[in-house]
Amino acid sequence: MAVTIKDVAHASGVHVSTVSRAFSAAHLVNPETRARVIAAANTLGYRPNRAARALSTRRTGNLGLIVADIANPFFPPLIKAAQAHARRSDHHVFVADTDEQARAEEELIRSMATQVDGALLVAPRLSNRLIAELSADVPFVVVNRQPANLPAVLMDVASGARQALEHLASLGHREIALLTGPRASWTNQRLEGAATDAAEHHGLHLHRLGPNQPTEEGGSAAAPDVLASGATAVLAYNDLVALGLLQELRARGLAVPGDLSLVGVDNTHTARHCDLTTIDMPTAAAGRAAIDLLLHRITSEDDPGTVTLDTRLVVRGSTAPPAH
Amino acid sequence: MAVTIKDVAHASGVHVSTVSRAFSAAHLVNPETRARVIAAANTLGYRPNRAARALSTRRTGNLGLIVADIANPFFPPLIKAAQAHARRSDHHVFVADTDEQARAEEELIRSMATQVDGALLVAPRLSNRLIAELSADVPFVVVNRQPANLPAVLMDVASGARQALEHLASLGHREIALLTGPRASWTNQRLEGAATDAAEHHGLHLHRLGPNQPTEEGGSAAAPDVLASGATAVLAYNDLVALGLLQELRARGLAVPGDLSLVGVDNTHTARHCDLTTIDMPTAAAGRAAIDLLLHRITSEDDPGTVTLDTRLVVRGSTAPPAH
DNA sequence: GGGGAAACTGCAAACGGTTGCATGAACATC
DNA sequence: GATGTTCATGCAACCGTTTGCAGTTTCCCC
Repeated sequence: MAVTIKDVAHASGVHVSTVSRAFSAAHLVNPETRARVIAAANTLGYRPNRAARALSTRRTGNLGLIVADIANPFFPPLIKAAQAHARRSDHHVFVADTDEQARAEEELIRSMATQVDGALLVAPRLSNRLIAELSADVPFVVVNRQPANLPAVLMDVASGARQALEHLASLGHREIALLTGPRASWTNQRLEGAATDAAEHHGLHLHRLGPNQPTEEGGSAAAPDVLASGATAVLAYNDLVALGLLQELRARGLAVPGDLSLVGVDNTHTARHCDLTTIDMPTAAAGRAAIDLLLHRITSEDDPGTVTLDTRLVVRGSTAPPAH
Repeated sequence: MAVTIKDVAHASGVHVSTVSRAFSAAHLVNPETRARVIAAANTLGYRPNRAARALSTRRTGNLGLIVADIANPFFPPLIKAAQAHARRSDHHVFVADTDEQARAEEELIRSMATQVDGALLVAPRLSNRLIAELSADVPFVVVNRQPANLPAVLMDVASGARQALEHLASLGHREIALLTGPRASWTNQRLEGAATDAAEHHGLHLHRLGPNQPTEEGGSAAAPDVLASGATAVLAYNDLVALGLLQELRARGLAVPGDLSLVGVDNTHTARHCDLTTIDMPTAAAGRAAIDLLLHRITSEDDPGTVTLDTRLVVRGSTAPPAH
């Protein structure tokens, strides 16, 4: 059905190997011959068969991109940027969703292993041991996590967290609640560490509340604890949590930022529209950087190391001086 | 490096063809032999090579999913649902983003053609002629568009639009602005048609304004025309347009829903948080339905027809009776 | 106990490319 | 003019799996 290298060879009167070389090793074939081959290929509409090529070269030209939840607004900008960047070096990207389950993640990686040259794991839930084990089969680059000996891209929330606490301190807040996220999350660990240090530095009292589910439900469920803590400002694990809390507070008749100031993390599309002060995560840049590392790792085998990207506070209308 | 069928054959003392059959045609091999083969495969960690399999079966087990803009919040729930659904029948999904450009879309399809068993085109920008031409190479299923002779899934905004106009009419609005989207958009055509009919039915005056860019910028840019039209309520092409307009109106000191009522389309995550009345699009259901049609089309070759899904109005806080 | 069907299994040719090696021509070198 | 290079191309094996065909064994039935 489809036109193959053999058809092109026949049409241009050369051997298949010459056609192959005309495409993948131009310098090995006479320019005139090559022109004839290319011309024939074009009129026939020849497209190399990737599967066949993969079989002999052991390169599929495909990458895997594995995220916890495609519909979580944190991920799409990263996916978009990574995909677009991969296309520039003629790679296709499998995108898959683990639904936040480590089990699904492992199975996904295993099932993709024979089909990709490498994979991007974004905030994986897998144990370090398992990641190390699987990385024997497929080159990995990890985003927002730092397993030993694997190239990684980190969006370091610490810089943004420092700015956030400084911002709150300068508004006059003294009692700050920190809504923590999943224990295993690297971002959560950095956030907690940086917030603790910055609180001490500015003489603030930090109420750690959590761990919370990294969802709207997690945010609204945290409302009672937040109110009980006596905090006048809240730094939430991410925008979803912040927005869930926001909704719950408003439902209880409280004003934001009047009664309580609120800071999120991620700077999602929704945060922009809800006028939420938040810490911007460079998701698109991270996606591109991760693809760069991955392609480097694939072609040159050595560890390209770690890239750390800074974050910054975006001040909007959900923060103001405390009430009384 | 990797474990192949040959290793398994050797380990279990049978020919490679028997190993192959043990996996893909169980009934052709003696249960005991099969058990031995499976056991050997498991201890060796054998995983079939998809590329090799694709070469002889002409089935890759891969699907393509092509959308205009991954980061547009309309798409991720569809992508997520489609991907998850495809996984259930052991298919992997390439996700690609055309950045709204027809040219990129065509090239993407061509480059994927040899690697996928079929593709989902969501709201494609391509001409009908080109879609027909390309569909000779790859089985397509189209979402929110209706080219002749291709299976399609349609999220029919008409039902929701009728509910929206009825809602606005019952609140007492008489002058309604419709912010139209891209001319070529099937959704836009349905929206315009349904709004026109419903306006007539309820005795409303409909001001068609557009076409507008289907983005926040499009929405904010439309503000002057909306105000000049004298409308007291607006139905926007999608949530992004509605939210862009909302922001611009508030920046001008106008109240929503006080001075102007606002209805969007899509029911994105952001609309939920911004308390925007909107028309819910069944994106996840559409993703699943589209995968079903595609798999049907791939395995049985005949046209599985068209699936139409209804939409419904979700009333929130951005609509209220007109001011005066 | 001979014939035939049924159940397994092996053989080998595909599938569509890539690539190391061999071949031959053209050309330069001494 | 014999020798050695370089360049361009052909030949054929190989990548890992599937599958039509043929061979072998077992079993059934008359």
